[in-house]
Amino acid sequence: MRILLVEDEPKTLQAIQQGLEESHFEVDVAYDGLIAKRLATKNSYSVIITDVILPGLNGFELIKQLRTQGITTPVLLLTALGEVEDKVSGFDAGADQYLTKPFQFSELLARVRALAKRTTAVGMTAQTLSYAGLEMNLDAKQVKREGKSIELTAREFALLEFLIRNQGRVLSKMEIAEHVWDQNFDSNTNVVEVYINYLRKKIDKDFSRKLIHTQFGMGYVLREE
Amino acid sequence: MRILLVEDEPKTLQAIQQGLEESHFEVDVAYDGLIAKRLATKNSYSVIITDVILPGLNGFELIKQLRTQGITTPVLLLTALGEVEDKVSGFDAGADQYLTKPFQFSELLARVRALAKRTTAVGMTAQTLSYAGLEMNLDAKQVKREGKSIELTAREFALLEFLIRNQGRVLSKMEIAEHVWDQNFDSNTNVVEVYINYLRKKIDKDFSRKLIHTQFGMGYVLREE
DNA sequence: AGAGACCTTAAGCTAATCTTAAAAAGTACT
DNA sequence: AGTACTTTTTAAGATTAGCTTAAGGTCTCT
Repeated sequence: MRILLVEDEPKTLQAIQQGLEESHFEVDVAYDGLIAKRLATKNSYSVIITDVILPGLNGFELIKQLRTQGITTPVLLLTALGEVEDKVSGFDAGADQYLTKPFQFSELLARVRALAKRTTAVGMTAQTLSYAGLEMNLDAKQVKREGKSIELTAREFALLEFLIRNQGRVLSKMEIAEHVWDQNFDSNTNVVEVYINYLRKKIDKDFSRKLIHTQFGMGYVLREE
Repeated sequence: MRILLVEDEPKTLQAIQQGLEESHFEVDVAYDGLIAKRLATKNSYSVIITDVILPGLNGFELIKQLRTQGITTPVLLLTALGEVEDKVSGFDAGADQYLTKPFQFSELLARVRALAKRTTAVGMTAQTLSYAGLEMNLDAKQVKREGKSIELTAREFALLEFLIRNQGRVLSKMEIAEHVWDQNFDSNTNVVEVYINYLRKKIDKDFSRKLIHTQFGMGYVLREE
């Protein structure tokens, strides 16, 4: 049972992490919203626990961005006293549970267990994405098109995953670079183009019905036409 | 999601702008009330964030004048400590939310999101614009008229988006040039005319009911007649 | 009718994208 | 640690889309 814990206050972070590990959870930690987002996008967690106030990207933003990427991992949001009015926007963003600081650790544990249960009950059905005959198994990191299996490198896989999660949406090179590569991105590079090219060779070349399309001056889309 | 940020203190302005842009908002800035008013009149924003103390036209005045022009864009007013008694007159003027400096950026972001949601809830679905049988999907970057799909280049798309967002308003060539092209714009060119022409060919040519109209000596409008 | 505003076209130019190859970085195995 | 291999990144040339300009024609207003 793997948990992502996001908190910028070192003492709090340490305390919660230790408590969870003692209860036999595997815990990954992040002290900043952007790192959290990268982790949550790459790995699959049973539960994400996050503070609201964070550097980089706050808790609300984090949840929202994950949700738009199709990541449905249950989120437990930690709020400080006095941030209560923001609950509404938090639920809007897609949070599942709230816990107001300060709290008893046992209370946190109870909620985490409840949320984790939901995951195994509903979600654990082999993490896979698919679109137009294209299938991605996120656990096995395997890709198939029309049943024919395709070997991708890690980067290629990440890029395709981003495309498939945003099927039909035109993604600018900047957006792609920020998601598949890093945040602070040097714009004087053509990695994205090169990798789009790699993916095309592996995914579209042998099929008449192309899925990856260039929208000149705008970006790239995954779609049938 | 476009935001107008009005603040005369350069450092504060810069900080907020950057934060918002990192959260994927498009941000226009103004350092003075009169410029703000012009921008808010010309463009359609999801939210306006404005300081109270401003050169030219203060925050209250700004809101009031916009409201009398029928502009209902939600406004988040930034007040310094000690200006609290002014809240009353602020709400009177038509402000929607207050934030007292200093504040956590995340708090600002939460309120902006809440206000922005109101906009999209009432009007357009944010990723879709439509007018008189014309539909623009801003995510897929696709355009249809009466169900028939139309291919536009990036520039054409931006121009049409500007027109549709200002449906019924006559837009001068200067206004169009500044928004769809660049700020510091060479006025000795006819790009706008050329692109209006391109759009007409793609959008109006095959339909008897024209949408793009020339207002001689004034500019162009998108409207049915 | 004349002047200025606007429309239309096409050619040259700019900039975005594709493609390839090679350098650099990372991994695995001995 | 060294070697062989894979993957990622960088760089450069070729290609193509689309932007801009300019020039001549048409329309609108007085």
